[in-house]
Amino acid sequence: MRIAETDPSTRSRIREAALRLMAERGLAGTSIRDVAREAGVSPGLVQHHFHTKERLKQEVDAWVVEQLRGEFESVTVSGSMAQVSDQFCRAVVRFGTSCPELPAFIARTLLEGGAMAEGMFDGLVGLTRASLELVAAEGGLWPGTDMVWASIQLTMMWLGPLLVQPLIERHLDQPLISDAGIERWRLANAALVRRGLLSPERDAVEPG
Amino acid sequence: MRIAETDPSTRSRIREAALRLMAERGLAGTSIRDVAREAGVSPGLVQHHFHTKERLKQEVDAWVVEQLRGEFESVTVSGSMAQVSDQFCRAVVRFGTSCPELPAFIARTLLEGGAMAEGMFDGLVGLTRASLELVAAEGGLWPGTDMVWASIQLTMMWLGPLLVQPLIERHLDQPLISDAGIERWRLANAALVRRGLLSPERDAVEPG
DNA sequence: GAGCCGGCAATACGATCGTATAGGCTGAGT
DNA sequence: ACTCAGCCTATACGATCGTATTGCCGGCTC
Repeated sequence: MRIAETDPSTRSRIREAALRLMAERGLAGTSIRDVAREAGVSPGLVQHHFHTKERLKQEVDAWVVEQLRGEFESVTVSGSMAQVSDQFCRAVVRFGTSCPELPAFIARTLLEGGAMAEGMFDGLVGLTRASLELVAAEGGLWPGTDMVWASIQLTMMWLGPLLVQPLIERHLDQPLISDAGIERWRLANAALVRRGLLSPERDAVEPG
Repeated sequence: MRIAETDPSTRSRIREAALRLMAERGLAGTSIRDVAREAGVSPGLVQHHFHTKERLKQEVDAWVVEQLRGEFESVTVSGSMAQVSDQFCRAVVRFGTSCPELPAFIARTLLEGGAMAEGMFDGLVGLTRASLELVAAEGGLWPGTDMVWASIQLTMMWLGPLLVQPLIERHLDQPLISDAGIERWRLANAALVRRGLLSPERDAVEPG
């Protein structure tokens, strides 16, 4: 599912260049001439393949959604939460390594709002929600858990750091999207989900 | 610390209009003429007060940082984590209600990167880190806790939903930035920090 | 009351934007 | 061998961009 070399056509090169620049500078900050220069072609060719800037943006969006769907459709909501979390983990690392610009692009998409953002976000929340429902059915959740917020929390645990990846990596001694980086991330998330941050003694000492 | 009426000068109106549009469309998507129209003045006046678009952006940035500093300098890192969380809560609600466009603007700032983004993010992480250190000194944290990731998690618990506020509100039956919305948010965060999502029985049944 | 200064609008200019159009090159089909 | 479709470049046009310049107007000082 690598993006390079699988389709070396000029059209794909243009789309990839557009994705790269749009992730970095946003749609308004990316001109067709910029895309052409980045792809090493003439500006006219860009509009030969994608007639307007809007259509180019739509094709980039569609490609990103396809990547997202491809990586996360393998995440089956079954088994323990640890297993689901592990699948999520692998999906995230596949997703992030397939194209380094994807997290930034998605961050912009989510920020921009619109149907695509809602589809992405609701899809992720729905996935974690379904996973939580399974655990809840076996009595694995605390009674009285706010399922809506719990789903959001679980989603943001994975999505949040991805959105501000460069800022977070300044606090880590390794890339976030790497085997070691993801593992450390996963361990922290697992610890938080399993037992929170405060140790039980704290509860007794400080009920406030 | 309201933004309107405290300084009704034309210059401030222009700055507020710029903040609004830049939060919504980004810097590249906001022209000086747009700002002027939004503020109800002539484009020439915008560059009379702020000589260039870059300077205008800088002043908007500075104002936002000032608001951030003003709201969060009252958060003293002392007392229980619940108290700190409560202070955070109040700061967030003050911050979000003082100017509804601020979260989106900050989201763009963090996404864009740069010194301002790093200053903001590191400041927040540092604040939560200090709070965690205090709790840790009293033995309130689980042994072996990854302090770096715990700080990030705690920060993202409050920052994350703010960044994707419109997407999250679609799953809630109330505005996120409201007394009831914030309280529900705070309860979910408190529960997660205190005990995680999984109940202890789950631990025994499923150690994976 | 003359002079002046700062808030404000209007206009102009060069650059760059998105888009339209026309032309050149190449390879496959007949 | 000729044609023709498709990839690609080049050029052009109108709109809009950021910015510079000019001038109007009201309130201030001396």
